[in-house]
Order: sequence, then C-alpha cells, then structure tokens
Amino acid sequence: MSQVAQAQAVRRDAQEAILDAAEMVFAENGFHGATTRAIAERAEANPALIHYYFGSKEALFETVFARRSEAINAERREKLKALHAEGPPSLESILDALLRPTVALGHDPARGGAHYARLLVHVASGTDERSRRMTGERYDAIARLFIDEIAAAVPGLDRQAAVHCYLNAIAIAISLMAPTGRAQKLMKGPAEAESLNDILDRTVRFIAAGIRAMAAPG
Amino acid sequence: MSQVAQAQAVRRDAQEAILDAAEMVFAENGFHGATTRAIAERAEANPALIHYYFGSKEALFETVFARRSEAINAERREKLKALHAEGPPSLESILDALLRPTVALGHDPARGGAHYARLLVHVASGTDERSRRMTGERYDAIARLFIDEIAAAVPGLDRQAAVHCYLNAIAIAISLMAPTGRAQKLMKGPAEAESLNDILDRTVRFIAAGIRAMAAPG
DNA sequence: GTCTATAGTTCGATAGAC
DNA sequence: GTCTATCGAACTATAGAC
Repeated sequence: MSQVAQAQAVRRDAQEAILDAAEMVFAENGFHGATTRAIAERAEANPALIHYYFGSKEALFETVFARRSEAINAERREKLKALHAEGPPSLESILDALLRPTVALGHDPARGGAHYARLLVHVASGTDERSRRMTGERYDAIARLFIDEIAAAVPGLDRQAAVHCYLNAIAIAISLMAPTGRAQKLMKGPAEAESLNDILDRTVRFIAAGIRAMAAPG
Repeated sequence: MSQVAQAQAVRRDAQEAILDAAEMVFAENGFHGATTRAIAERAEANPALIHYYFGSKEALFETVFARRSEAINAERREKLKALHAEGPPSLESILDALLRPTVALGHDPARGGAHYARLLVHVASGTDERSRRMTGERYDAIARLFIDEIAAAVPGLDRQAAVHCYLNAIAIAISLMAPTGRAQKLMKGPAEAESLNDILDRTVRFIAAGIRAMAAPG
C-alpha cells in the first residue's frame, strides 16, 4: 500500500470512527443531549475533526441518520421484489419485509445497528421540525411503496385506511426497535427469551389482523 | 382577600406559570433541548425562581411529567369502573378507556394537554434510564391493571401475550398523541378531517382485531 | 490533513440585595 | 419571597501552528 493510499485509509477510518461514535452518543440522548466533545472522545479523534469533516454538529447528525437508511430501504425493496417473483405476496409477507430490516437492528447483534435503532426511535417519534423533515426525506418514499403494497394485498382497503394501517405498523415497529425491558418488567412471572423470529411472527400476526379489520365496513 | 391569601395566590400562580411554560418548552425538544432560561422567559418569571421552587431543572422536569399523569390515570380508572357497573366490559370499551384520555390530549384543545402529549411522547419512547424510570413510576401500575382487563376480556389470551398486546396498543397511542402531519403528507388526495371519535373508533377496531388474533393459536 | 489552543456563547445554579 | 448580578463550567465552532 502506497503512502497516499495508507493516508487515505487512515482518513477514511477516522471519518467512520466519528460516525460510529456519533451514532452511539446521539442514540443515547438525542441531538440535544449529545456533545461533539463526547463524540470526539469516544471516536478517539480530535474535536476539530468533526467540523473539518462534517461542518457542524447538525450536519453530522443528519449524516449519521442517513447512513444506514439506504441499506434498510434497499433490503426492504429486495424482499418485496423476491416476494413478487412468486406471485402476489400475502399481507403477512409484506409486513415482514417492512418490519424485519428495522426490528432486526435492535435484536440482531451481527448487524451492529443497535445504536442506529435507538437513534431512529428518537427521530421517528420526534415532533420537532427537524425530526419530521429527516424522517420524510429518508422514509416517505418507502412508506408510499408499502402503503400501495398493503392496499393491493387487502381487498376493500382504501388508501386513507392503508396510510393509517402503515403508520400503526411503524408505531409498533418503533417500539420494538430499541428494547427497554418494559415487557419483562410488566410480566408477573419470569420472561421467556424471545427470538427475533418469534417477535416478528407475533407482531406481524397482530398487525395483519388489525389491517384486515380496517377493510371490513363498520 | 387578606394580604396573606393574596400573596399565596400570587405565589401559586407563579409556580403554575413556570409549570405551564416548562411543559411547553420541554415538549418541544425534550429535557436536553430545553433551557431553564427559555422556561423562565415564557413564564414571564425570574430565572432564579425555578431553582427556588423546584430545586433543579431535573426536578422541574419530573414535576411537569407527574402533574397530569394522575389525572389521566384517574380518568382511565373511572371509565373502567363505569364499564364494570354494566357487566363484563367488551375489549373495545376497555381499549377506549385506555386510549381516550391520552389521545384526547393532543386532539381536544379544551383539555389543554397538547404540550403534555408531546412531552409524554418523548419520555414514553425514550430509551435512556431516566425516561424508563419516570414511565415506570407513573404508568406501570395502570399498565398492569389494563393488562389484567385485556386478559380477562379475551379468552385464551395468556398473560405474556396480554403484555405484548398492551404495549402494541400503547405504541399506537403514542403515535397518535402528538400529530405530526405525516398521515396527511402520505395521502395522495386531500385529507379528510377526522374527529377524535373517528380516530379512536378506527384505532380501537385495529387493536382489538390484533389482540383477538393473538389469542388464537398458531 | 491533523492538531493545539481558545474565542465567544450559553448553560445551570447561586449569592446576596431588597 | 422575589429580584439582580454573576459564577464556574460546558458548549459549538474556529483560527492558526505544524
């Protein structure tokens, strides 16, 4: 490796180290609860590098939020494509394609997205202007795609109802992304360990039944 | 009114003005995004009064969060009591009793709880230690009560499933508390205005169907 | 390209006058 | 009980050395 290539590798690693650290620190307490100092410290990088690479704390936040969104939505589209290759997909398989890429973030350590999952909870449930804009920019297109899929899979479901069904599904997905331990706390007896597939199966069954109930009149 | 009583009235109003202002400012950007200066400014009170009355920003935050929680849960218990006076309540009526007092906060201006609704979204969806503790302190008891009600209303639903059903219901309720306009944004055509009763009716129908699907095996 | 040092604000909290 | 004034710390961001 030439000296130039090595320098570029170091430089790229430093940027990614900052992004990884920022993902962790922003996940903990959101945008306002994080400090660029804490991010630089965790990245073992110089505080000034954050501004050199990203320009501002705000720009770093948006970069971190955007970084994994394309991979998530690409995975969703691939799953949809695979489903359609086998004929009209079932509502359950559509919901699995929608939920699995995000719920897995918090439950599948191999993916390394646990911190992004918590960050996504912050932004997706935020009511401030920035959160709404960022959510829209990265997730409105995929939302419309899945709303159309849901509407097509359930006869009698009009588009307005499909939108509400999609938002209900996402609301539940958000609550599953970042485990808070509240379920275990509310159980009376000892909680059984649940696999990702168990969680998705029961959740998809719940949402699918809810959606079909919205198609029936009255 | 005596001078003493008047002074006490003024003092009580100042405290409440700070609480009202804090509710608004904390609602906007959460705990870390709020400043005691902004709260004092909006309350038209002296910044030092916040520490005099409440001790710290942290204590003020917890006081604001707790202030409306008892009223919300008392309303839920009253609704449950009224339902039981007419025999075993239906699942739908139980869910209405659970959701209406919180969803109404954001949609019923007369209640004046729109800011608390947004604050509740922050805390209830937060994954940090303080959010989890505060949610547990104020809402775990009522959660266990409704989990028992749901389990009793749906034959074949075990307690573990009832806990998940409750959490799914709350996740959807949280998404409805603070309107973000995303539903309107995702509609293709012009959105029809929805009343609180319309929102609750369709949401209760969705959740009830989901819960009943969890009772059936497989 | 990466660092040190620090500017310029703004924060939560408090001391002390009245 | 309520105010003014301010402290010390922490913040984002940047200027300038290397």
